Amino acid sequence: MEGAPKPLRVAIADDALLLREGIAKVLADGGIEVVASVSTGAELLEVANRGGLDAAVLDIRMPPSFRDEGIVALEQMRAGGSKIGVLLLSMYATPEYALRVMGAGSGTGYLLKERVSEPQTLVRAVETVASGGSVVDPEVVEQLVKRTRADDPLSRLTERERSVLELMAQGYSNGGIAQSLFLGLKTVETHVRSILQKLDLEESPEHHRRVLAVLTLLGAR
Amino acid sequence: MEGAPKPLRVAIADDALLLREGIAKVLADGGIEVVASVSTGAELLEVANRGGLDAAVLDIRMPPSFRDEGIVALEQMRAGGSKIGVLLLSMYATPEYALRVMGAGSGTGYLLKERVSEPQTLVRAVETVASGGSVVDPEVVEQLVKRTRADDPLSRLTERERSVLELMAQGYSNGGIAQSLFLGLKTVETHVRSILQKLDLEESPEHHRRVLAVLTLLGAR
DNA sequence: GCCCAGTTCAGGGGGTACCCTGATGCGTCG
DNA sequence: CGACGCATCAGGGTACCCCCTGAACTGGGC
Repeated sequence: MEGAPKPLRVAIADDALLLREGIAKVLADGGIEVVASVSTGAELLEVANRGGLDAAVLDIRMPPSFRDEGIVALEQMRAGGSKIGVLLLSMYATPEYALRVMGAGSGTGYLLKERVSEPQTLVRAVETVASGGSVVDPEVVEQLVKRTRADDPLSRLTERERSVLELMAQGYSNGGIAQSLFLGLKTVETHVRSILQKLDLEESPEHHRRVLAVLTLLGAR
Repeated sequence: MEGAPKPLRVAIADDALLLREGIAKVLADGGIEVVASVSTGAELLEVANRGGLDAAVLDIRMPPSFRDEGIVALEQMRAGGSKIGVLLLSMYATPEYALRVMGAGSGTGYLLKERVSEPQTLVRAVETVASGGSVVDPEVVEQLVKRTRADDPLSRLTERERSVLELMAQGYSNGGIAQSLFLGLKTVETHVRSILQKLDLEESPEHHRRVLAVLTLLGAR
């Protein structure tokens, strides 16, 4: 395909040694030069500040926070004016994170580790972000599309209904909700009925199902 | 350290290309010969049946089940009389899986991927299982110890009560549980009351609390 | 044999969730 | 102003959950 006169220069950041090595191997085989391999976002920032990089591949979960360290590093790089390609790797399709990554502008990508079954998947993603393009895992896109639709029933709830739902999800009984919101029991029942009508639509064999449904609904957000 | 007259011959099984490559690299650097690298448990069994292996390193989550495929492969190998070392890799400290792995006898190991921050961690683990030893991630051990203590209230439940609890956690109503287990409603109620007494002890203002408690209890497992 | 734990049920009572109809006041929009 | 949505409650009803007492049968251990 290419004679590759100028191989891309890429840095890797991942706290898991096994993945660092794996990424390095796949990129190297794909004609990409791995110039650095570190285990934290802070170290990556140092490397990036020295310049000479075309792109960076980094895990989202890294020390010390083990939450969104990778995205934080991305945002700091962008804040510092760096425009190199940044490919975020994650274990799961987390729409919130994907949106944050996309919000950082072009030249960024969000890819699921498990999605990388072919070397070219990763190599091409790196090449894409390095040239200013965007990469989003198809599964994440699907989740996002589903999300905007699934958000519909929730946005159909009124202000009051949402506050009631919130307390429901926290395990409050109708009576407890009534006390918390200074309402009559019957009023809460009315709201609950309205909420269930708007969210459930069908089937409601057991009571527990309701709680479960609400919990999974809120838990998935 | 070693002149390594006879390098260990190892096979790798992991559906994630990046990890396969990473494991291979680390093992190779550690003086271990990687003779096969496959992506499913079934493929690993084929390789193992051909013989000549000292050990196998495999992910627990693999196609097609994406659940305990790695452990299934281990159990099938043991059932077939194979005694080679088997090192299971997992993302999380799941005591259930760890116990299943340990139950397969010596020469097995359960290691967290993220725990591998040093190459020697993985290399030594492979050498240990290849020589018939056992490896268990320290974090998993900690979980197990905590479990046996936390298991107290759960282990105090009788067989029947546990089966009822399981259905409770799945959202079944008392009536549904009665139908599922071919019991009378009153019998189920008796079991439920017994379960709640043993687990709750105190406080039970609202019904939802119960479900939540059970869910978090089982969800934390 | 007796006792105990486990499993299986019954009767009765209190409480909560859920559903339906209906009513009142309060803003908004055409 | 009238229609509409929203929030606020009431009354009446069904179903289910939970608790208590009590009882019958079983199997194992002393």
